[in-house]
Amino acid sequence: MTRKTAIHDRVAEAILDATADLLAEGGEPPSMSDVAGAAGISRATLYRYFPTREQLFQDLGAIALDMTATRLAQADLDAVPVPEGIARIARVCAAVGSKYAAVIGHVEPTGAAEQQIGTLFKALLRRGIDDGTFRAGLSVEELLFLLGYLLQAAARMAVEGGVEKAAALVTSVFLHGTENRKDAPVT
Amino acid sequence: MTRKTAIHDRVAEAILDATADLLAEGGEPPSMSDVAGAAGISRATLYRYFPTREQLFQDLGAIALDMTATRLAQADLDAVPVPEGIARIARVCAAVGSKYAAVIGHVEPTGAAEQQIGTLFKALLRRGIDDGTFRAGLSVEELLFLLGYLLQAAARMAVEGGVEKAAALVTSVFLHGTENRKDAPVT
Amino acid sequence: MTRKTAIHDRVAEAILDATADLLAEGGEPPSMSDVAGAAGISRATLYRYFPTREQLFQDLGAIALDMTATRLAQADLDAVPVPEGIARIARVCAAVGSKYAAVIGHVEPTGAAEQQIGTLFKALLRRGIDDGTFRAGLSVEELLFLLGYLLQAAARMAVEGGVEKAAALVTSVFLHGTENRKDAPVT
Amino acid sequence: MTRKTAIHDRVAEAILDATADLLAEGGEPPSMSDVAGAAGISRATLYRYFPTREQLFQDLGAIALDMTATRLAQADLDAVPVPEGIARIARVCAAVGSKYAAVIGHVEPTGAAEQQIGTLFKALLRRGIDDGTFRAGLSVEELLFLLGYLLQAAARMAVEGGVEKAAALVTSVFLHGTENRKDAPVT
DNA sequence: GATGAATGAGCGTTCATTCAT
DNA sequence: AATGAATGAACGCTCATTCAT
Repeated sequence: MTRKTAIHDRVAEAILDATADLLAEGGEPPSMSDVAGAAGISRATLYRYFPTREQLFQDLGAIALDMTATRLAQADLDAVPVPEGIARIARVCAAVGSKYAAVIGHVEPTGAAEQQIGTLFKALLRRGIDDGTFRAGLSVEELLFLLGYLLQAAARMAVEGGVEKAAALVTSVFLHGTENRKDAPVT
Repeated sequence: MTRKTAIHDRVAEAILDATADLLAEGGEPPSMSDVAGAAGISRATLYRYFPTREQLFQDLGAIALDMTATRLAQADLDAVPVPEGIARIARVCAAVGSKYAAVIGHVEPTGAAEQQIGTLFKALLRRGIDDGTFRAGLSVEELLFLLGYLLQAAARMAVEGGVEKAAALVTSVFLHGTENRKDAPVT
Repeated sequence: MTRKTAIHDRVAEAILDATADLLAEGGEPPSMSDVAGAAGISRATLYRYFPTREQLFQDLGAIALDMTATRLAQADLDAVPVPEGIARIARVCAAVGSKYAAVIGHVEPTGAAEQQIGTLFKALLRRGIDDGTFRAGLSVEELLFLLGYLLQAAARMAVEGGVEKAAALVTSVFLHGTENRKDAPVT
Repeated sequence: MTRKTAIHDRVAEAILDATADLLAEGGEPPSMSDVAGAAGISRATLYRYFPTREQLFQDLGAIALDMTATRLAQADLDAVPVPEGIARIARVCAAVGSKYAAVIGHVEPTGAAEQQIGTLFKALLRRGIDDGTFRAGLSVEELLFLLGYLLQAAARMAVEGGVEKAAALVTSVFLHGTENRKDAPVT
């Protein structure tokens, strides 16, 4: 059984890769025929692996999220100061996002990885609130919201400008933009 | 001709309204059939007004952009300090965006208003760079990119949290995040 | 409306004609693509007229039955002696059947025409029983059954041997085979 | 080899039995999946035994024909008067046909048994023509044609009405319908 | 030899777009 | 100018048949 499963997974992976490539080419999202052709299989077989176009794209998104979740889990966010944690998050998202930039936006946040990532983020942001990294008056939800959009910016920016630069810029803006200071607020 | 044009515009507006309503309902974007049905006309007639599905959605987006461009033009951005300019931009985008939240993301930035808005933004950002509002090392493009994503965040946030609050938050984060300071940068 | 209906019927008829031709060519029954191609329309349009392959073939069969029913109704079966009635039936079935030979057997006897024809046949056969045309001991059902198979034979035979000859042969065999005689029965 | 052949035949027989059962259930003819399932084997294995759907049905029909041919060969048709020969044929066909009623009509007359039966029939009919059993003007082909359809009628009739009755009726009609007489022909 | 997976063809459907009236 | 009908492309599915293991 292990053998079969391995083969199945290999084929599924190849299909997802082909799909990601086609999506990356830009333009209209590929048809199932296109995907089957690019993956070197027949349309019928494609449907054996992904019974629905939607499934295919969702699974593709789930891969990006899984990869992100995995890398974030390895990033030891709990063991470093909040600013460093944010920086690591930005780097991971910029790196993964630059590969799956075309995929993002086709994904519905229903998967398990999404939950996991959200939990990680919230924990870090809460710690930042508690330790005074972020200024008072900002809720976890607001910070999460802003961070999410800025990470999207980082992902997209990384495609052209490079992962490190994009991550650094977004980290800097987010931290400075939300930090705790004695200055009077701008607004 | 004036009469005809008036009628034409009236119908077109009705179609766009119907489309906006359908989009606001959430779920999948409506089909041309749906739109025609909601507008009380036949599919073929719908195509007289909007020769392409893409056109329809672009035009719908263009309305939001036009409205935004108009309000921004009235905001006298050139006459106020850069921070105040950013604040006004955020308020306008939050206000308009909260109404057309469902529309955003279906729009491709090809229209004339897009150009106009881009020009306004770039002018303000350039002024901010020149007068030291923003810290050195940030290009107009980078600022524009970040501002764009944060304004999207503001628009979405304004749907639930209110326009003023969303605009204030985003303004504050953007300005603090990019401001020129003597402190050592976080990264 | 009359215009539209006329056009619709015209197209439907053309489709049915094309289908009959393709069926007559023998071999495998044609695919919907084949039918559409032969009728000079697109597959999508074909489905507008006949929502199902089965519908198409059933309707085709119904035409043969309708034609048969119509001609039988004009044959004044009630006004002639039973043997002449049988002869007329045989001629009609041989004539219609020779055109729609390929269709027969694809038809399910659900239509109204089927009922009508059955009623006509039964009336004639009952009259033949009552007036002594058929020998005692034969029920209407048995006669109807035998006549049915012999008429199928006539239809098929008429394709190659000609309508008149086939009809005459079958008429003769049926009447002699079932007639009332003083001779001892063969069995 | 004998062992293997025996096993092979056993499986093939089981498949054919299952197919006959499914056909007898009425409705649409079973798919290869249905047959494989009913026979307790996989689709691929089914194809080892019957490389084609058509083969399967033909072989199934061939069984009925083989049985018919065998019984007819045992019927000593050459040794009895023509009318008795026809009677025996009718009984055999009604008996076999009542069991394989569902099969008939799916069979294409290509097999060897078909030839054999045809030869037997033609010999008997020719003898009947020569000895004056049948009236002049009827060719062997015409008689064979009519007899064929009447035997189908007998097979179908025997399912509900019983073999003897069906055979007797068909025999009587065929012989009276084609016999040589001094009477003026009906037509 | 038996099996699961792959294939190609066709079915029935939706939908954006075009055409004839 | 407005409409119903037609079109082509794709989707999701079934099934007979073939292939690799």
